[in-house]
Amino acid sequence: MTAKAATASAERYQAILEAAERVIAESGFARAQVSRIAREAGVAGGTVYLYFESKNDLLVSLFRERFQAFLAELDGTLAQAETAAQALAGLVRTHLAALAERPHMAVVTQIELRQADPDIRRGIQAVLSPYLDRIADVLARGARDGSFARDLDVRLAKKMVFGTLDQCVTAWVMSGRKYDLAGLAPGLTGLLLHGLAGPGGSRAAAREGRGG
Amino acid sequence: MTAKAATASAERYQAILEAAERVIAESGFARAQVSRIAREAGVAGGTVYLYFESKNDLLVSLFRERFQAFLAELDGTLAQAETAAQALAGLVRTHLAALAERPHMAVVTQIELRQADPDIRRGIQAVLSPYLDRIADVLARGARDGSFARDLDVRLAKKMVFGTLDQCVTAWVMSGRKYDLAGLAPGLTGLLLHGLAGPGGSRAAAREGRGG
Amino acid sequence: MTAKAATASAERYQAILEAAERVIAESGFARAQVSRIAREAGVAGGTVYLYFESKNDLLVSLFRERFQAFLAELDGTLAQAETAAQALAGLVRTHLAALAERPHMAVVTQIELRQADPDIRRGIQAVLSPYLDRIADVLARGARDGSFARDLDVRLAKKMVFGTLDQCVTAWVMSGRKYDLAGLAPGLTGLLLHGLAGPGGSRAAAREGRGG
Amino acid sequence: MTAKAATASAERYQAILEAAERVIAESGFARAQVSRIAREAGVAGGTVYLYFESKNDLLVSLFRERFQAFLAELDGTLAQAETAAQALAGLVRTHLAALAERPHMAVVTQIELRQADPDIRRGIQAVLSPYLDRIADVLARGARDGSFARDLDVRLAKKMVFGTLDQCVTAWVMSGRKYDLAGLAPGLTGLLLHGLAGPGGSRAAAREGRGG
DNA sequence: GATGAATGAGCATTCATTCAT
DNA sequence: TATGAATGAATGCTCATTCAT
Repeated sequence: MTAKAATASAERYQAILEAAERVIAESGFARAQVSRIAREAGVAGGTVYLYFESKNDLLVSLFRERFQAFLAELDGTLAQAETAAQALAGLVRTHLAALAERPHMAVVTQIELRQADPDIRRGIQAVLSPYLDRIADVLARGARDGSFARDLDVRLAKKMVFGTLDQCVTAWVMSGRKYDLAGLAPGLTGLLLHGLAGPGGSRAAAREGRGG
Repeated sequence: MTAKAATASAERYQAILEAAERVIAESGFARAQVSRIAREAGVAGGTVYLYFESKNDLLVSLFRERFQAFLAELDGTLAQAETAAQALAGLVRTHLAALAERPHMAVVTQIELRQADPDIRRGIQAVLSPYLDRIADVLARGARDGSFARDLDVRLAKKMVFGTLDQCVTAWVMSGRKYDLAGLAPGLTGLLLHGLAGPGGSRAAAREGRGG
Repeated sequence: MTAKAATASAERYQAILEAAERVIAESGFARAQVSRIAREAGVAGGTVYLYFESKNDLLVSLFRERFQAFLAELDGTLAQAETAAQALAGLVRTHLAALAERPHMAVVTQIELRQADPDIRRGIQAVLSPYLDRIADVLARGARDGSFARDLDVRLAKKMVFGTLDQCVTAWVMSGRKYDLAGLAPGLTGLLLHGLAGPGGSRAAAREGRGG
Repeated sequence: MTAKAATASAERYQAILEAAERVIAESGFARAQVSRIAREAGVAGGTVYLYFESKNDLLVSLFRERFQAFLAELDGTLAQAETAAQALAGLVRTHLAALAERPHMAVVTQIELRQADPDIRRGIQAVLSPYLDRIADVLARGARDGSFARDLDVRLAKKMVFGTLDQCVTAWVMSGRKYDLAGLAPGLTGLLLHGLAGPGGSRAAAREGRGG
């Protein structure tokens, strides 16, 4: 009985989350009515508030739940990587593939989650933080093992990696998802590794790079 | 008289924009009341609608106006650059400096402008587009003149450059602007040019870069 | 133009107040919808909030406005009284007559105003206070001029006078206003003046009165 | 087993009433949540509805229960009174003392019970009715035995007695219970007996009293 | 009897926008 | 042009009550 109840409860929780994902991706967070999310989840309006504190909490929870799956997947990928460069390649691949496979979440992540609401931003930040740490770990590891520059500024590089990936996904969503996002991974990995100057570097680039 | 009137009109326009910049940075776009913006600009509520179509238009116009100044500054910088690498360095420097000098606009740009409202996003996109074109121009030029890799994927690289800069500014705003944003420019330029592997590249990196 | 606008504004104010009086007496304060009050006043919902801060403020303002008229009437009556006893008689008469003539307000006053909401209670108290002061003035005057006992406990007597009047009105409202409230005035005045023992007093009463 | 069960049931009933008294006095009736009353009583939310029909019924039942004890006490007092005047003194004393000793109930009685809800008002009225009858009995007896005026208008006098007591308690509660309520009894009894004019009466008062 | 998860009705308030003056 | 009073749409959340277990 306890087990059954727990299961039913967990199922309701997931049902509400799934309904929220659908409705928010469709109408945007602001226009998404809690009552409609409830209806699509097959529960009464008030029931949503037995599982989530508020509409904001619903959005943050949705992100958290989905993100945990992504993080687990990412950790699997990273564990298999022998070098930091491989780890980076895997990270790029996983990031792009994850959102390419979940268009609804891509919309939510790239558009809806960028709310000005401090409440939401704080929630997002907390969820995102471990991911940024993973990136930093890969970079630090690469700086140590010689995959990357030994004097790599990890904090700066972390912003480049995440910013680049994020911008790629945003552009893809904004374009109406008209091309293959996951297909960008190899090119992107190379670009992040060698920069604009490319694998060989270039005299002009090197000169500028020293001075700034 | 016509001239005088035109001047008065232009002044009102600017006054409203300035009030909007202040109020939005303070309270956020959603909570910024048109009536308060009007009051701070010294005009009646209805008057705002003689100069702007809507509250959304006010936000987009603010962005456009401020952005035009930035674009003009950028063009000056780019004109002086002899090489694409120098142009890139100038671009990075100008981008970071512009927002570092205008904290209000930085908040508006990185936080408030990320509204889910399609109306706004379209406006932003239109204003931002020339900037992305400038970046692409620099990159294409660098690919031609040998500053950058000859086979550079300009569309991808454009996202890296913009995404990285954007992420740097966002992180800075979110941190409460506790460090020197403009000071990141040299390091960032180098990073964009040579990537994680650094000026010399590395065998491991090169290997991975080829495969991805 | 200013005059006209001021008039229109004052008329709207009164119209909303009158609609509120009607609707609240009919459905009770809690069930009275602001939207319905607005509709019955012939204005849009939001307009109510141009004239009143909140629904609570609407209730308190209604009481204040109506009460001011009553207070003015009362002051006229008191001015004509030669003795404190006459003043008391006038006060009783005016109190009962005022509510007998305004059944809607009687309902509002005796029932709806007794909200537990501290916000409202405070507002009521502030409005009622001058009336209680008037009663105290009459009593103090009577204690001086010999109309009443020279050692009258004014604070206690004030509660008796107001409490008695209030209870009479409440009972009348609760009874469905089936009898002539104003007609109770003479008997009530005598009762307040001479107490249960009546004009002559009585030995038993006197004995008890001394001991308590 | 039946006895035991009955006892357990009665205990639960009392526990819920006590929790209700506490919670309502603390937060007011409107804000008092049934779920919290249940929790404080150590039962599940639904259980409250096995003992009471509704939240309103809970309030009325609370009043009834507490009032019965008061009524029993009052009857004891009245039984000992030899004259109606003594009975009146006892009644005043008991009324004030009862509420002075039970601050929680005083708040509930003077503030929370004054709900506009007709449901509640009817319940209150029913419970209060026997008390008003007791007052009327005392007055009628006094009119017969010469303690009070022979031509006393009992219905009117009843309102004076109850209204005065009620107003005294309300003022005391509203003042934050800063003075000794029970101590008012002797003065109040005298006032009710002899009225504003005091034990001796006065010519001016007498004159006015006749005319009204 | 007891539980407590689920239900779903109900509504004040804000504020962008309009338009008569 | 400028005003600013008036408009009215739009919705998250609470909590008394129910009922399957």
